[in-house]
Amino acid sequence: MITGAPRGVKDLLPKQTKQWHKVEAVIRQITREYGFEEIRTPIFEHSEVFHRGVGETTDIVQKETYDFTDRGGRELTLRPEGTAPTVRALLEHKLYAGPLPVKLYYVGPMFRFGRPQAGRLRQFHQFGIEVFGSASARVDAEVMAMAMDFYGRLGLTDLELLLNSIGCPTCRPGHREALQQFLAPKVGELCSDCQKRFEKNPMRILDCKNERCQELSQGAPTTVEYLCTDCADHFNEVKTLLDSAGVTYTLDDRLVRGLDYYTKTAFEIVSRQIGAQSSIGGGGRYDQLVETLGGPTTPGIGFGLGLERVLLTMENQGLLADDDQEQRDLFIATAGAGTAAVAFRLMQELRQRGMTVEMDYQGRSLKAQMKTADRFHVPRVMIIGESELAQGVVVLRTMSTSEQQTVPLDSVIAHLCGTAEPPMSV
RNA sequence: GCGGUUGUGGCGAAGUGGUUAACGCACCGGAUUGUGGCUCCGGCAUUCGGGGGUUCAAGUCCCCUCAAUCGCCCCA
Repeated sequence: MITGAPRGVKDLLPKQTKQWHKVEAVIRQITREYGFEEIRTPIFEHSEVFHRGVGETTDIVQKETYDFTDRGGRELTLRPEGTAPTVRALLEHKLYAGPLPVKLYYVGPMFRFGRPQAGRLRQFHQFGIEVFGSASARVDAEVMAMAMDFYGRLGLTDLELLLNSIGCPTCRPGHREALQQFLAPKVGELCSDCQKRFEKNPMRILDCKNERCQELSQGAPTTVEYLCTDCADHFNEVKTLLDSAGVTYTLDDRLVRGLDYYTKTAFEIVSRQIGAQSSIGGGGRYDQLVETLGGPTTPGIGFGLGLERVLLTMENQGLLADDDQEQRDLFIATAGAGTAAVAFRLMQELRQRGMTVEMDYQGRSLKAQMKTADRFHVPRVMIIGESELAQGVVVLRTMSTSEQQTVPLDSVIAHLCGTAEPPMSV
């Protein structure tokens, strides 16, 4: 082997893709029921999209992006998240000019340069949704309800929805000032990251995981306390709606989240069962993002869910029992000159009628072919030998009972399919 | 980016300086005439992640490197 796959990326082998298909099927279904349509944006964008969209001060932009210069000298970045590209596409194609709100979803790979560990890859996959053009609290509630519905449909339990409101440009300056006043005497004791945050984005000190910082920020003014009436009303309505729909949540006034574009509602879904990387999804409202990227004032909200972490949680909750084995309808075994061509012809005709059929590729012994047939768990095996061919018949063996019957070659397809006619082509 | 642990055939796993690197599973083949699942027999690592060093001698010791894994940071 010359090299393995690069660090932090993984192949998904048949055993896994089978599981992914199940999750993807749920995504397809739930998005249809909630009225979302799919958007597929490129895997890379002009770096600018993320620098301005996600925010220069975020960890993602500062140290986790995959940046490169193409042969034309353009500064490009592999997408670390799905919201900024979606907004870019919204603007480029003027989707905001149509009926609002615009409800989009995406599924695909994202790239972040970090040290790999359980639940953290450099290429990972997200399922995300975005709603543009409505500032209504109903949309906030719907987005969160949908996320929880999604997990529920996959059978996941013991998840926690953390909820907070981090205000808007009207109320945030007041909070920021109060927070800086509160922390001013202790700045020197904060961790180095938080010392920088103190000036640039003091709010993020609230959810710093450093123990000392947590102690120092005990009793600090929370965003909720400084919400303007608009944000407060909005937040209350969101909670009321979630309550009425029976969506349980935990208020967390220190939840801030690492992307700069969030306003008002911020939420995160965590699982206690997948190691240190406990967040399996999160999102929030971003009422200024579209403007920031050069579009018209358009409120928005969305979530992004990590599919690897979802699968990991499912695995830990025993929801991935790989019960489905290889299942074929028929195996055709051959023995002797001229039999393979007949078998091949029959196999193709049967496949065109919808049966899953296999035959041997290497001209192995009948015994070896039977062994293979057994592994495919086929209910029946068609055996075509030289003597049968001479008589114009084939043998059909029922594996479970070892019973065999002889069927004329020219009626075996009708015998197996119930009709000799292939289905109408599409 | 930082710290801990680990790296032997497709997988699991013995082997703690000294002849031809256990074993289990999987896979392939065979057990008198063209037939599966059980059993039996046989095959399957010139090589121990990669590179360098120490030694008469290294899978076993040292260094570097790559990767995996767990944690920190952050987040999905």
